[in-house]
Amino acid sequence: MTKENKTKYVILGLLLENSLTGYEIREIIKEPTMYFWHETDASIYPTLKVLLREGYVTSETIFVGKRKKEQFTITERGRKEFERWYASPPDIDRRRSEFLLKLYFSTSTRKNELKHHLTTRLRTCHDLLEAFKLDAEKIRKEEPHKTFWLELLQNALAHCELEINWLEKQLKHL
Amino acid sequence: MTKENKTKYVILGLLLENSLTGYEIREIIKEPTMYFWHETDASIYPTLKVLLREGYVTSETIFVGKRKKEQFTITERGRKEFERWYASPPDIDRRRSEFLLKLYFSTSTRKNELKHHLTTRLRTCHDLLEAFKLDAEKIRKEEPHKTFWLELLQNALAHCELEINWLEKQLKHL
DNA sequence: TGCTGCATGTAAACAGTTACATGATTAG
DNA sequence: CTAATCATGTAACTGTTTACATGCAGCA
Repeated sequence: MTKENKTKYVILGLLLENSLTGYEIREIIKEPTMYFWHETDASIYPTLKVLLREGYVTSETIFVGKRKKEQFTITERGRKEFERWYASPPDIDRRRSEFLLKLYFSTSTRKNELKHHLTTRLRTCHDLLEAFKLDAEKIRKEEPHKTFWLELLQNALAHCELEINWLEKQLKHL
Repeated sequence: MTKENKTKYVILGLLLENSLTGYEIREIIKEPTMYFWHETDASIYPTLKVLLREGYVTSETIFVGKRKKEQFTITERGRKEFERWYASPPDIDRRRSEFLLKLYFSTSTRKNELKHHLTTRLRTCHDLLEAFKLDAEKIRKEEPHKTFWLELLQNALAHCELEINWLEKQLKHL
């Protein structure tokens, strides 16, 4: 299996429906709906350049008011490449949760720290849950045809709730 | 935030209780209990060399029968470094699920491929569930004092079941 | 004799992160 | 006027992966 820059496919996928700027792509990836895909800001622009060079996208400079933007549009070649990727079997998730790793190494001698990690996590989980709910509302209003996105969010929400319950249970035991 | 080689801490953590060889560490990381931490084989040995150089571990050559092994033992310095890491706030999970990314880009025009991805995932989830169950049994028998590991596995199991239900629901809708 | 599992590694290539850099526009 | 947000990037570094490499032990 050769290495593939996966960032390419997120971008191509997002461009399927609309032409976008690098900044807009960054913002979309940051939204809660995209909870399963993390990307650092710095990777977007260079990847767009690569896609341009490979003929998967074209770009044009547009003006919105006085603001200058570089807008990218997917080409036929880009669409083909996206479909090729989509049909191929997805890579296994290479998960690395430092949080769970710490839990794995928890013992009675590290009880205080464990408690701290659990409560911190609980808080972030609650925040995440709220973010998911808000995002779901937004989709229901603005893009109600995206039913599958709602299913994905519903799934994320359920996992989140499960984790909250588990965390609360563990905290009670301490 | 400076980058930290996290592999170091998995190894140190595993060495807290027993002296181990590189091979043994590799095998432990592959077990289902460690589902939240992925590591490529090739990273173990070089990291052990680094830990040795930094004085976090010592090594000795042992013989089991005629077989030669290099066994690593954590030092006091190594234990301190582990505790420092343990107490520090865990990094946020940088998740990248190519599977969910494909789901995100699913539309009616890609229904067949979607179905294929869902059924494949369903199968791996079932396999995973079985692996978790077997592993839990093993821990109950061999290391019954590791109650927290069982809690972790219980959690993983619940998430797994949740995903299976979700996948089945989505498949029904197609 | 040949296969499987044990056991330990290296080198090159690539992906991803951090930190740095710049400047324009808009809302308060 | 000034802070926040929009907008686009680059360079250096480090982490991670792939592919390659070797050889012994035990068993059928």
